[in-house]
Amino acid sequence: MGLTKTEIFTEEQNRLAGLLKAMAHPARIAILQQIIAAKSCICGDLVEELGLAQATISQHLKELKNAEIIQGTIEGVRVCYCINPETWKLLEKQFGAFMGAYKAETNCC
Amino acid sequence: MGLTKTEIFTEEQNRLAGLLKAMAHPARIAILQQIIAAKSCICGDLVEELGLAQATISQHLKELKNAEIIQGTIEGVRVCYCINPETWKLLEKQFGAFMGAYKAETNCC
DNA sequence: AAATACAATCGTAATATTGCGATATATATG
DNA sequence: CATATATATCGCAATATTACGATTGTATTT
Repeated sequence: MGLTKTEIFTEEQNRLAGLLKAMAHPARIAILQQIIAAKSCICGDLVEELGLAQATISQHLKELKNAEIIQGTIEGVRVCYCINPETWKLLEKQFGAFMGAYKAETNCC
Repeated sequence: MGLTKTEIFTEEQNRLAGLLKAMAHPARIAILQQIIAAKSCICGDLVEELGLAQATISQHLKELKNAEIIQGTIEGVRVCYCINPETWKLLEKQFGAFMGAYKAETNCC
């Protein structure tokens, strides 16, 4: 095996899991923090900031882009990566609802 | 390779990534939802609810336990799994801070 | 003590992820 | 057009994840 059985879960469960998975790597957390912190946000800068090879950064950016967490627009030679506000909002909502469903009082053990 | 370079990231980035990773699977999302929804929360029930083998569920539970997202207490023959309130609180805080750092107005592209 | 019930672990196969060097591609600039 | 700069993609090796049957462990019943 080694293949997630997506068909037995709901669309929402799969989508939320996918978004979390895209963020579930320290390099991608760091990349997102850099993008948020910087006004301009370029791949090259990230390579200098983080201690990873250019190919590796590019791959992480691709994954974030596939999950639609970020979006990139070509700006001359460079590419400007930014947060995708739609997805960000969706994630905040979905994850918030998920986390909020638990009330500490409910604990039985 | 194939080994995440945890040493080049901060403790917080690694911890948050680890917690998200533990949740970044539809089966584990579903398991957590079940645990939250149910008053009692037992592995056997999960096997019936989700369409996965007992060994698979047990493995997912182990991962959630390793990440300290859930905790299990032995209750006779069964094991009662519950949310770990400490970790849940930590995750809400850390992820909240991370997500909140982004303001939609900051977008440049 | 034997049988039963529930959950954990082992072993294994299939697939995915991580990281990087090398190479390709695309856009400026001289 | 040649060259420099920035990013993407390819190909590969190492490791991790997902899933499950089979087995083992552990507590409760009979």
